[in-house]
Amino acid sequence: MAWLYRPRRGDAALESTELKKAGLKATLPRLKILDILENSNQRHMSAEDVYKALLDLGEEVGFATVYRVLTQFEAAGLVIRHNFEGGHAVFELERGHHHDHIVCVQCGRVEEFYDQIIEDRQRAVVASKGYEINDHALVIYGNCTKIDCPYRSRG
Amino acid sequence: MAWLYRPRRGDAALESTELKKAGLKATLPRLKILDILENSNQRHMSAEDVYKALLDLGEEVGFATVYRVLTQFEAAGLVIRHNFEGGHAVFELERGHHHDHIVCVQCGRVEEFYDQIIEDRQRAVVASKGYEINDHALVIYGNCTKIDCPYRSRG
DNA sequence: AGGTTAAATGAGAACGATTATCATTAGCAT
DNA sequence: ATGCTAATGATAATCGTTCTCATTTAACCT
Repeated sequence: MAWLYRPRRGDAALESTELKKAGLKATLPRLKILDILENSNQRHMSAEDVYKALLDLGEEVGFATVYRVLTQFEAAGLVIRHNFEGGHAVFELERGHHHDHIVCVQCGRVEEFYDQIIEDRQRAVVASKGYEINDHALVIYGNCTKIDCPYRSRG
Repeated sequence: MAWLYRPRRGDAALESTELKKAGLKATLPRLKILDILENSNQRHMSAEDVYKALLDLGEEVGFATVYRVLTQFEAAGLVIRHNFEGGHAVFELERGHHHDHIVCVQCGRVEEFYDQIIEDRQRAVVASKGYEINDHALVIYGNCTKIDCPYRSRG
């Protein structure tokens, strides 16, 4: 999966504070991973994406650590984990704006959307079934028609 | 995961025809698996669920075959595969009635629903993003409040 | 700054779900 | 019945992810 990571002067102090607030020690792997999540132009990154970004920065961080840190970030509310169709989880920085996702089941492309009518009905349906709504609540699966989707010629 | 399979006089001839129509030889594993999917009181079965049902019927069918057959059934349009949160895929007989799903992210419980307003908005959103809608399009994740959900006491 | 301690890391083993390999078996058209 | 091809079963391999445990490090206290 191609992606681009553009290093930027990291707000090391800010990020350190952000980690402390979350109750996490400001270790090098955690600072780097937070920095990558904040500066990547990919909104949804898999553990492997993050790992590769670390390699590209010349950081020697183990795969296990990447998973651990991402899981901790999730527990701390810094990121949201999505298990979209396709086997591997992707992580997204929690930015406070609720939105839902549409995922291409063929190429994995993800887009975000917000629709107030769906939000309202969604809440009604969930309540009527005896469920409590989840923050990352709704996923629509479809086939994208992007020119570079490898499976475009379907249905 | 508890489940119950109640054997019923299988419509062997019907099922055989059904397979032939799908372009699949009417082999014993395929007939049995189709029978299980049609007669289980679980609408969404994992490969393991199906495998266990076969064992309970006294059939010696390998795990690999279960996966292969389910994948073929999916390709043939006989079943729909869902990759809900939680790691393992579940399969549902294609019954022709479109519906969406709400999944408890804690215990994995699945319910089906249909809401015309959501259907309409969904179509509009998907089209506006340049996607083509998928049959099994929409999943809402939440926390169920069922008494037997092992994680019920969650904010 | 230096020492202490509990927490975090890294390497690799382990894991669970799924897929691939390949020799053997079984549908099904003749 | 026979033969051809596809399907099966046992098992190894793979993939994403988590666990284990010996080593390192951040944070706190002088």
